[in-house]
Amino acid sequence: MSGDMLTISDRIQQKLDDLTRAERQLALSILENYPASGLGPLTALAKDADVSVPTVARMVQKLGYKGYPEFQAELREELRAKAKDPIAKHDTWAEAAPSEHMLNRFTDAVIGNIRHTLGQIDPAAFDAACGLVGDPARHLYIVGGRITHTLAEYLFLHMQVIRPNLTHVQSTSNSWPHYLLNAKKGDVFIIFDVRRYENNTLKLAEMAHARGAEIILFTDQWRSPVHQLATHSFSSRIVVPSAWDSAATTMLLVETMIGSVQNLHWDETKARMEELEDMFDQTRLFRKFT
Amino acid sequence: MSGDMLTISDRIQQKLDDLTRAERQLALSILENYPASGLGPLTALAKDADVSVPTVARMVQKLGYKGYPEFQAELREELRAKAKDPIAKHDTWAEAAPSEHMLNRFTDAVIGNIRHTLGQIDPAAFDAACGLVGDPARHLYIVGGRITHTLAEYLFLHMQVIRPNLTHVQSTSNSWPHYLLNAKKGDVFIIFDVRRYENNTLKLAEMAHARGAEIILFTDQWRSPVHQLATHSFSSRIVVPSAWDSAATTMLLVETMIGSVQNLHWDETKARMEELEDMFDQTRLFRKFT
DNA sequence: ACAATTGTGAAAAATTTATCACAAGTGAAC
DNA sequence: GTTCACTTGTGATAAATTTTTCACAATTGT
Repeated sequence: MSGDMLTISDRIQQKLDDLTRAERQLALSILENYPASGLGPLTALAKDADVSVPTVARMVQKLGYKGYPEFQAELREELRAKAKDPIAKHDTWAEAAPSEHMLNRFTDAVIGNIRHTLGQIDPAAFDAACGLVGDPARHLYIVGGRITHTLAEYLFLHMQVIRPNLTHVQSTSNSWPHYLLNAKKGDVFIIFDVRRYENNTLKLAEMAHARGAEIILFTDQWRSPVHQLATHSFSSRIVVPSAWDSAATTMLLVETMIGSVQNLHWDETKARMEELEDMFDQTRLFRKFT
Repeated sequence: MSGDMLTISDRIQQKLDDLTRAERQLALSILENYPASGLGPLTALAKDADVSVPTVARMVQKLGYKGYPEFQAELREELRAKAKDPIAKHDTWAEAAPSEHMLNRFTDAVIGNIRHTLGQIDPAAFDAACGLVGDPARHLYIVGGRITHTLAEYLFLHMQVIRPNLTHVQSTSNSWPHYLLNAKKGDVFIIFDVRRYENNTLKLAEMAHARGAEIILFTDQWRSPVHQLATHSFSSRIVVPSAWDSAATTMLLVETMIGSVQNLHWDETKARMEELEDMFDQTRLFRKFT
């Protein structure tokens, strides 16, 4: 064998720390669609990664190759070896781990959940729900339970940037009745309720419903009793090889909703985002881009 | 796309009959270890197939390409495409919606993120990290930032059931220095930090590191500066068609970790879970299973 | 303000590709 | 056995492309 067991991908990741900003950007670009981009001409790679030609030349040498052609040669060798290798099992996600490894079993389950969930979703209902959520004239209440309040808050944090006039309610807190005092007809409640379904959440939903509010429910495949009150319900499959349920699929739906709603009033959202950025800059809460 | 669906491999096999002896010999050599050999220089390919250089040049044109570089470019494109969607392509996810619908675009992106992320994860590091997290002798601190504290809390809520001796710290709060007073050598910090990377989080990590604690970092593909202090880092790809990033992949990793750690001491975990169930029953917080 | 990083534009060096003319080889037909 | 049409390799060369390197300016973080 000409080389060691390390793939170039491994080697790049190992060296990632020793690389400078532009070089890292280049490295990630190589990994992004590996190994195709590294097999083209140097200039194309540079343009692809949005770095200059010398940067590529410099990094390749930093990685220990005499020049770009040598680097490419090893990439090809690797590709050749991989194709030859009978263990080209493409059904595992973490290729370095056996398929029985938790990483692969879990990922399998989650992908399956996503497939199943998306297959059953009604796009029209989803769009309608996004329309409700994006309407700034309606006050938006986001409600989560013991575990799901984390998802609720995730949604809340993003919605806060997209639109005004919203509240995060934790149904397990005993202060939620106060919020409902202000709820009025036409307001929107996004409610998260997965097993085990919470009594408080149901009561809250009933009162919201009684006041004429629209309810959008995120639940699991067995559907929280809240769904009878809901204008739109979205059920995720949540089974994983664990004693607990998976929130990953629900998270996907939530993020999709964020993405959709943001598009409804993109101009305003953009303005709000920029304003937020400015404020962050002033508080120096975040690091400058390195 | 301008090109047809045929791979170069297909195209070669189709034309195999129209080719002359030397050309066929060349063609078979290309297919022999495909596509690696076609990606090297023309001369190498000629030598490999034991034909002359003009033969290669002639055949490439016979196949319909303007020249060898064009042939190579298509090979690379093919490789790129193949790496991109080993699983997708067949069906849209939300079948009732067009593939341009946000539901499908978003899901595509997240599935791609998962695949990419899992492909780069080191299972040994993951197992080692789970070992640290599952060790009840070490105090466990879970740290999140402005957005990521939701993930942190999700992890915290589950870990709370699995093991004692843990704390949820929000790095954006200004009370976190108090927690660090108690941190000692061997303790474990699980830190979430994705862009934009937060100064507070970095400071916290530095102090934890100075006290000899082990740091496990969940970050994005650009990697928070905290990773230099971390014992184990796990980077998720987080790009989605939205103005924000996706936490879904990180969520998957977190849940997998929960699943793995729970297995390490399943007996105790089970006992704790049952105890928790009892307490919930007494508080009548949840609905009885219907 | 300083040091390190990075891009620019350009030019030189190296490699690769494309062609050419011609000789050698092949096999089928007569 | 000879001829003929066709294929292939050789060696050389021109053209094109790619790689490498340079000095210097712009940028960035400290």
